[in-house]
Amino acid sequence: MRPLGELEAVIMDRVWTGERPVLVREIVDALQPDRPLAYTTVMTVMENLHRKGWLRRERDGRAWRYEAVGSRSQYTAELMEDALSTSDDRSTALAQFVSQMSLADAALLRQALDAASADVAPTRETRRPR
Amino acid sequence: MRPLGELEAVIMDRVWTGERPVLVREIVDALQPDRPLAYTTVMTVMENLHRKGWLRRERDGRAWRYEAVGSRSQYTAELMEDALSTSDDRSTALAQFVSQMSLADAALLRQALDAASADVAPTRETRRPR
DNA sequence: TCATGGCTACTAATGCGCCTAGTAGGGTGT
DNA sequence: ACACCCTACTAGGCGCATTAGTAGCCATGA
Repeated sequence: MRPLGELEAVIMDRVWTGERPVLVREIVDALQPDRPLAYTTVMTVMENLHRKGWLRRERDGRAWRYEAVGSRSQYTAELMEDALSTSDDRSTALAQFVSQMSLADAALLRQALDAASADVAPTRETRRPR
Repeated sequence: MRPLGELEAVIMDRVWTGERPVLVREIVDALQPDRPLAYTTVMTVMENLHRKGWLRRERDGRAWRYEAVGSRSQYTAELMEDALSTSDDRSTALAQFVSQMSLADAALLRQALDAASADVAPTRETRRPR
């Protein structure tokens, strides 16, 4: 999976943050005045994102309303998985990754692992009550 | 950190695999016949990698002998950290990452976490015997 | 009805980074 | 002295992201 370009990332950020599917116009306005861009620039990038499968869209009058296909966390997790795949020694790579991360992140990671193993192999101790 | 290009990755792979600092000539020969490249092509890429800080080099006669500045696992871990940084919600991103990884990787990750926490906060149970 | 404004579809220029390699020149060994 | 190898310099091609213009269509309001 090719990572998002810089402007693509800025736009996906707005789409991910937005509650509802958004119009090109809304993105253009939201980017003002930090980043003044021509309407057609944003439109082209969003069409590209749609063509590449990042956005789905539906008609709203004559305009398109765009929403993200996947979540930002899915995007991040895929990037991490791709990064991990560059290694020929996943064990060492994971050890390196863990050893250089903050204590806070390590705690989050441990919680995530515990939650995942609870889902995959529920035991009497970790299974949720029904 | 910008990721390695495709040829850059192939070359770094050879450098990481090699036991000792390598000559351009050795890389060119090692890539034969899978990927026949002009000597100057490999030399240019290795100079670029040196300029960008991936390789250090020392003279060996008239030639340069290159070795990697960091390990492949460090590279992988940095990529993973950069990927994680694209998220605004590290907890959710890590949960997503963990939930989509293989059981084998999850086990490796748990071991890595245990080893790291043993280093940071040794307890009677996890400390290595002296 | 007619003009105005906004949106789309198409086209395209520009720039950047990587891949690829040639040429010139200098040192080394036979 | 000649052949060979390596470096330094230079450069073209390619793919992709960024940026935007133009033409045309349609809806809305005067």
